[in-house]
Amino acid sequence: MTSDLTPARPVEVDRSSPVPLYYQVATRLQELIEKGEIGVGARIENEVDLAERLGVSRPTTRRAIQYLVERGMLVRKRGVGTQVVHPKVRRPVELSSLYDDLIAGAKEPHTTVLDLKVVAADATVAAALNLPIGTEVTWIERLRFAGGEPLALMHNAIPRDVLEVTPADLAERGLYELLRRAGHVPRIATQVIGARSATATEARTLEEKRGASLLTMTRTAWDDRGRALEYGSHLYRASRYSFELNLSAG
Amino acid sequence: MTSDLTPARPVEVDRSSPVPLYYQVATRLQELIEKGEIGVGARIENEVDLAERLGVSRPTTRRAIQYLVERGMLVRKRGVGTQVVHPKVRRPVELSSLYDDLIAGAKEPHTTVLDLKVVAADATVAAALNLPIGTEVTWIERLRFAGGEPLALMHNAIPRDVLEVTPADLAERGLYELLRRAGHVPRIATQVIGARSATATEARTLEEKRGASLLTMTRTAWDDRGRALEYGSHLYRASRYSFELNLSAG
DNA sequence: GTCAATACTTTGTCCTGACAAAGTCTTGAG
DNA sequence: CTCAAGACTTTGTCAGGACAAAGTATTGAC
Repeated sequence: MTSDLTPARPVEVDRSSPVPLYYQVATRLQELIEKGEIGVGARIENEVDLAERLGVSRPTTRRAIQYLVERGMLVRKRGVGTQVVHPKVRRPVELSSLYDDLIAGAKEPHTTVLDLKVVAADATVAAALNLPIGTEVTWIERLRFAGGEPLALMHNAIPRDVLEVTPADLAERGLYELLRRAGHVPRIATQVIGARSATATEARTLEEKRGASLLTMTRTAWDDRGRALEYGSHLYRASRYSFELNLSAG
Repeated sequence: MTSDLTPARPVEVDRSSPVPLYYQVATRLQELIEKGEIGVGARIENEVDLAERLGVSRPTTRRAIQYLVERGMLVRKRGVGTQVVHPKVRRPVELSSLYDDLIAGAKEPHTTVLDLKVVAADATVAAALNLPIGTEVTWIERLRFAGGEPLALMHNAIPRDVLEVTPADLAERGLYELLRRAGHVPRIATQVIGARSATATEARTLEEKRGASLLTMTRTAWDDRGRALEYGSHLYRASRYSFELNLSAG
């Protein structure tokens, strides 16, 4: 019961590759785990043996294992060993763009731009973007459809010096893709999810009954240096939409 | 312009302490940053110099810096250096227990147990907890107050072999604390947030008008080995509550 | 003055070696 | 048989050195 791992062909590393060794090892291990060649709960070889067998140093092996531990695939216990974690427990989507995509992906989504203009930031927008009130921002109003039905009414504000948006761009690409192409990489976002009843106008736009429950989501996205890139205030039909999150405890 | 960091007193390490050196260094750096002694955007000393000045090896220094990079306080760029990130961009709450606490903390929260019984899992609960239908689970119904007003109506299901809950325990400690004390450490949770209108009964319990918008949140928490620890189905008054999230892009 | 080649700085990767700490298993006393 | 002491296994921490790769700044040719 010393080791449960004896792969058919030995894991090998390619020293001439520009891919870091630790990453090669990690990828290899990940494949073995995902293919089920190392059963869930099984212990993998200890660091020292594994390093020797692969012909790399222990720190390199360690780093590879660490990488998978951080991704939630492995668990280490001192004096015990390293075990494969149950797939259910695997790792959180960290969020990237919009949750819509999860659902909408299967429902032929599309988006129409209702409005696009340059306006002076009001108090709410200015506070969210950390700008002086009255700063010019691009204001976008979009209606997102999925499966032929309206799904969400989306409002965005973007500082003009961050990005100049044209309707044509928006029709083609998502807002986040446009940001990235302009060299603005969103690093973190703060998001607030709430709910309220639809007004008559909102209900009409979203094809809901007046007073229907809507999910509200406001978000501000920031780049590396703490610069606000985008503020969004969105309304989702609660009857058609929900947010799904995976959270990991430190 | 080689270094912008010249702390008043040199950072020191205590080699007799059981606290790992890298962690001591990381903590020290974090303090300096949080106190603002290293301005936002400023570069910190390079690894080699820092290591020498502290009398530790470069790998140790590196690990300390890496730790802060992972927590979002620092950004590294090869050939450039390591910079302090804007505080706005700081760290994602990883989730631990309930978001309530953020808001409720200031509003003298308390919780009353409405019901606590052992029942057979129905299809929904069984599916969520990955158990056979009919398995006995503890079913808990609680009403959470903040500022003297009802805030949330909470339902939880817990497999009996995970935890035996008594009303007295629940009155004293949170559900998550009880789980932890029983040796069950929640590792990740999958959560779905939605909205709907209150039924007459729900409205009465939560002191809302009938048809008022409610936030719904269902969650299943899992431990290391993929074992489901808890299923929760909660209703929040949208007029009093919202979920705040910080998300980080990979 | 402009632009490309070069030197320099700083982080990234990798190695060998050593000891410490936390579990687990074995052994032996009672 | 029970239980504690000790041996063993495995991960955790740390050192010191070497070279590679990616930016930045400088220098020099034109």
